[in-house]
Amino acid sequence: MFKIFEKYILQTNAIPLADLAIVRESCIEKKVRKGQSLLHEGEIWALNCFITSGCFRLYRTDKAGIEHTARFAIENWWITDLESYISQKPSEYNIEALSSGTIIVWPKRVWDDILKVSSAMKIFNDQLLERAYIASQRRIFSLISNNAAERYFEFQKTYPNVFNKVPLHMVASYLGISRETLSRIRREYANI
Amino acid sequence: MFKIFEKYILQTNAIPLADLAIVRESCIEKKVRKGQSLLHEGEIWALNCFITSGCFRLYRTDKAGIEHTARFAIENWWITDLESYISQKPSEYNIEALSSGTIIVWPKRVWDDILKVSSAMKIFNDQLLERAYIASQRRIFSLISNNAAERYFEFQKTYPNVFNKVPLHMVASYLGISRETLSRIRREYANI
DNA sequence: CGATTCTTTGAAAACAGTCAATCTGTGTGG
DNA sequence: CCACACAGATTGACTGTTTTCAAAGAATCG
Repeated sequence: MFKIFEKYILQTNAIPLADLAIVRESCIEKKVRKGQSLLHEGEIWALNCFITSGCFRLYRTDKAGIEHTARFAIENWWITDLESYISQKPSEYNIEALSSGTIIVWPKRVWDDILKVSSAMKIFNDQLLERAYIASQRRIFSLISNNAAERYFEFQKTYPNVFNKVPLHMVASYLGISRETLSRIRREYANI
Repeated sequence: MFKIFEKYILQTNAIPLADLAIVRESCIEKKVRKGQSLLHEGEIWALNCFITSGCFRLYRTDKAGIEHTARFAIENWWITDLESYISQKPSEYNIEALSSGTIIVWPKRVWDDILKVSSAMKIFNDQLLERAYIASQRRIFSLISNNAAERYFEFQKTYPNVFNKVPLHMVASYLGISRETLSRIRREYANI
């Protein structure tokens, strides 16, 4: 499983072999079953979690008890609640496995040490946050400027690999619309 | 003006005096008039820009020519298009001054050098990005889970100092609703 | 004061949500 | 292998919300 991570990170970043060895030695490989919860709201999230296979989602429950999907994550991506991770305060989010899969995790303390020791890993980590921030800016723009149908097709186009792995009612909750509305959008454009 | 920045940064970060001297010596203080544009879409953004007074907004124009406000910024905050800054590609955003004001800027190259030389400034810069990311996550949750009225009152409560400095039609464009809808929300709740 | 920008209003149309019911596919236990 | 349960997806009817367009009132500024 670490091979997948190695391939992933070496694609974009030159990590010295010595650094990579540290990263490998301190990682923990895990299997998860479909439906399994990695994080439950109220818990403190203290992991760096890289997905080598499977599909996950980060979601939050509002006052009315309705679930809202913050984001999805599949292989070669990370799943985290950065707010709880950084502040080390109880999370408002949940992370659940939408399918069985495999993950690699590093406890926060271990990861912090890695970033101190390896400047290459620190650079990689910084870039990760930058990209995540830019992606969230794009999503905000989409949410304030596009209607439901436009957001749906944009999501489908931007994340095709995610799209065909997650149930539609979760896509709806990600887009900020009801599952019925999404269903009607699909019907309306079905024969185009 | 640099005094304002100094006070701001020393409130939360312990920056060695020597580092602070470098930051001061390399900064450029500027005055801006109301309506002045700092960034026009198509240009490459290569500045770090700290606001010592005044009010600014970052906005983007959609295909239909409608402006959508990405965010506002007032004194003691930064205004930037991080995407263009990082990628050094033409920006899709505009930055304009909503009032006259004063800013401190550092060219990207200069700022990069500061971060290389000063670990304290690097830590500060990292924290800035983390906070910006967390804020955008909160905004996304608000956009997908709250209706227009809830978003309006949340904005008013979260950013009171911004709220009373910007015109309502820009608030509407920040919330992703039409100015007429915002006007009606205000009327509906006016006497509560 | 006049021009401009900002805000509000009304009426109609478009859009999205809710509720209840039905349909579809998947998988499990008898 | 079938029947059944279950989760997911769709549909219809209705309600509620938001946009659009056109117009008119405020407020602000030179």
